Amino acid sequence: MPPYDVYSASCPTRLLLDHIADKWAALILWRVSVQPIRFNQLRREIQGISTKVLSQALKRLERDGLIDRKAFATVPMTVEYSITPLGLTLASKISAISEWAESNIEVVMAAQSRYDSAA
Amino acid sequence: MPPYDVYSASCPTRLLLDHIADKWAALILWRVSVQPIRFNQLRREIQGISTKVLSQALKRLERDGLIDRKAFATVPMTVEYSITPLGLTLASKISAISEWAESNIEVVMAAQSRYDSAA
DNA sequence: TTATGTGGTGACCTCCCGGAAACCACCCTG
DNA sequence: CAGGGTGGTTTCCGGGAGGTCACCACATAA
Repeated sequence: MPPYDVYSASCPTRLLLDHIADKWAALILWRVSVQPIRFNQLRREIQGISTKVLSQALKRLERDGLIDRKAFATVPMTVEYSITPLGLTLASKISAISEWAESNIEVVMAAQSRYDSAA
Repeated sequence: MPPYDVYSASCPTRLLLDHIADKWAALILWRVSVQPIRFNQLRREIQGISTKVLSQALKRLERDGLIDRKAFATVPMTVEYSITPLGLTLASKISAISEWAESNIEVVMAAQSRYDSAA
């Protein structure tokens, strides 16, 4: 087996890290891992994301095998996104980052104030 | 206590998530959490990062209270970066993402091939 | 006397991310 | 029939992120 190393610029893991160590990917994976969800519902829940960016992010996550996309020929057509078994193994880890942010934001903001006033 | 929510665009946690759910932040925090390290050594280990981007990222992580910067008046001057107790609680979670990438890259690449050939 | 190492900063330029809006297809409602 | 709403994709264009290069001050090495 080849020695995969995210610290090497040319290693494919670096590109993958760029996909998953990402604000939008974190929010999407977390939400989708809870329950399958449709495009515009997801868009409404992830406040501030544009349709284009959401569409691109979903496509990338689908390509990486982390989420499933099912299109139904209803009118208007509906598309449902769900987590894959592979995606689920990542979702638990990536959602821990968001949860950490929510738990520690006050400590971080205090640190920022200290840093800014020191300057 | 206010209800912090990363899914709200205006919540400060969203900004924090943008700082930490980041390729470079992940690589830096992981490496710095192992052992204190100097600027140029870090730059050499994280292949492909430029001095400018590394400098910016380090400053942001320091401002957020995740890493410590200690400058020594040696000649030439040396600067050492180390992990803070707060940063350590995040480093374990964020390094799990990089490790996941290294462990699952082959499955992901297989998924990508399948996706691309389907098109 | 050059070259190297150290930790950056600033200027310049380029490229790509992402926001806004158009667009498509179709149903419902007035 | 005309207009509005919904779900999802795609085009267009400006701004900001990020790469490259130069530079600083100084000591040691070649």
